[in-house]
Amino acid sequence: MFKEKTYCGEIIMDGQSKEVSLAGWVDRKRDLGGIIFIELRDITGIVQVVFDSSKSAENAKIADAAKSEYIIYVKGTVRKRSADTINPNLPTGDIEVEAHYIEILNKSLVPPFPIDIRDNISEEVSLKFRYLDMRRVTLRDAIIKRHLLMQAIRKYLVENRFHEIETPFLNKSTPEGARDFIVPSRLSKGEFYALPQSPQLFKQILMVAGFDRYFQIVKCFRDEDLRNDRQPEFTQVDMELSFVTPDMIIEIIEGLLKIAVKEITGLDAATPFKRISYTEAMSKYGCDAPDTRTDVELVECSDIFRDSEFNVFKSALAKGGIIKGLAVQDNGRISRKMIDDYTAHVRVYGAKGFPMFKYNNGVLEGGISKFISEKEKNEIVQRFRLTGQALIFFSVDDENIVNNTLSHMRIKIAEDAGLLDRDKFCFLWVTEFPLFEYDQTNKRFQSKHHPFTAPVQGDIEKLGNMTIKNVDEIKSQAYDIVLNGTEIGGGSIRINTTELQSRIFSILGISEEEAREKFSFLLEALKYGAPPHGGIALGLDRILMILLKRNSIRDVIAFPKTQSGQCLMSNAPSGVTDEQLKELSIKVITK
RNA sequence: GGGGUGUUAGCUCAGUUGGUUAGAGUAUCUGCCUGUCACGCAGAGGGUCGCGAGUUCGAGUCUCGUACACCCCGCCA
Repeated sequence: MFKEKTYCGEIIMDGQSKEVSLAGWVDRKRDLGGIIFIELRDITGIVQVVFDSSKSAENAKIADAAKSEYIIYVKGTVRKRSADTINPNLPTGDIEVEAHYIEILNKSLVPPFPIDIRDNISEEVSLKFRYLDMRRVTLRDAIIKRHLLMQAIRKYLVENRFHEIETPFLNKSTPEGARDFIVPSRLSKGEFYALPQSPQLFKQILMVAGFDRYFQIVKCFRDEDLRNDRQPEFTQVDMELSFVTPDMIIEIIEGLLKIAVKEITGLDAATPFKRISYTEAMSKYGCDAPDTRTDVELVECSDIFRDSEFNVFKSALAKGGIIKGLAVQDNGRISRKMIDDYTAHVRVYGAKGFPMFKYNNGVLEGGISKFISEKEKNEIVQRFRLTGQALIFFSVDDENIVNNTLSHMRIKIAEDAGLLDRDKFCFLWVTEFPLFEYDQTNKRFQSKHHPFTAPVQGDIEKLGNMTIKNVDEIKSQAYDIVLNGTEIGGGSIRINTTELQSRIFSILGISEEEAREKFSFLLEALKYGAPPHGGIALGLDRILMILLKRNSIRDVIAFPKTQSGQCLMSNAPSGVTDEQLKELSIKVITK
């Protein structure tokens, strides 16, 4: 019976009328008394089925009994609609199926929300009734696009001589990076596996094993607080290559992302993508993942206000702070009220205020302009190359707060000023990251990327005299790919000698003993002819979210979790039986 | 760990200064209807105003606590 079934959305009129059999969900029903129209839906789309009571009263009666979301099986004749009954809003709107058989295969409760329209439903309801929301076009399309993207990526990578190889989920907990999800071991009581934050070590081992190009589309797990672009489990397009340079990897990824953009949006992305150094990104944009959909940039102004009489500037500079600013030609779009809101908002970034003034045809006025000397005003006009009309905002504090504040505010302000193009996709490579950063809280150096990242060749000799002050100067061979201000991937050339790897561990405060305990297999493997290698991982969920212009990563995941890590459909996580705990030798200490 | 917003009918939402019996659209149910396509028309049912305290003659509305969802900071690459 199902063998000859065709798909609703794929019925076309090719020549004369033909017989079809269909099975699907009742999307909508229009009962006009003597004639009943059912819009039948399956994964491909919708087709109108007609039941004429004058031809079969019995079929019409069954059709009448079929309610929203009932599953029906229909046989009928495909025919052209008359010109005046064509529905231009439906892809199959020029044909319909005249039914001569109908069977109700299963009933449905009244759905808690309408399936047939795009009306918003609350996310809570969506997550609880995920199987119903996935019947709706919006989510269904995202899931189908995700599938298409994954297939396109596989095809591309296989064509580029990559092997797809799986790596274990049950693995060892490693220091550094995010908090691990841990899994108790029954066979080794009191011991735990950790779910991978990424397949990092295993893919490097695969390089030593001689698989010179590896990839995997794989789940990764990080037990950290969630955001709209962060889930506890997420999917990476993970890859690693031997005998490779950063330029080669960048070229391969540009090819891959070009295909992704084409597959999802139909647009052609221009390659090569722009590249900037980490240092330039921090200076111009205040963050390492800048959104380049707007030209608004941060401008260093500390030197201009070196002798400022304005107390706010003076005291901040005296404490070793910096002053950066940004100028926007807002064409009157930004109101006094919005500026007040900005001032309140910057507090979340740790800023104490958000000083500003206006530039109007040669005159600096309003805001803090009365505290600024003529000389300083002239320098501001020159530094920002002001013409016409503009608003100039400043942040003054220690460097981290200034960059944090302005990197966020430049986007908000540019958007409010109409200077951010929402329809653009702006890719950007960020390169030359520092190898380490100093962790003020724990008073130690840590890897900016991860401990297996290779330093730039010429900087290896500087490792010996690294201090908190010059830690920035030692660069790594790491690169991040950014799309519209979101990091969608990152990678590096790896260390491939035991000597250098051990040295990096020791700088990170990982003792020889600990290194042996955690990574002995890697250190050992590096001794057996480890090829030069490097790789990258792309965040599949984020790429989809941005290309599909969805607000959240959850909108491109079939079964996502809430911000508190709950699955509202299955109610995970949940307790386990005492028996299970006993088997694992685990005791739960209730808070 | 911290800040913000929200929670009213199955769903989406309105609800004024604290004041009579808490509304709308949609969905559902019943009846009518042979070319609809968000079909139409007539009627009906549907509420622990998230939960718990408090203030008050009186609380959907004010206060406090709490739960959940979302956004953000910290955290996370």
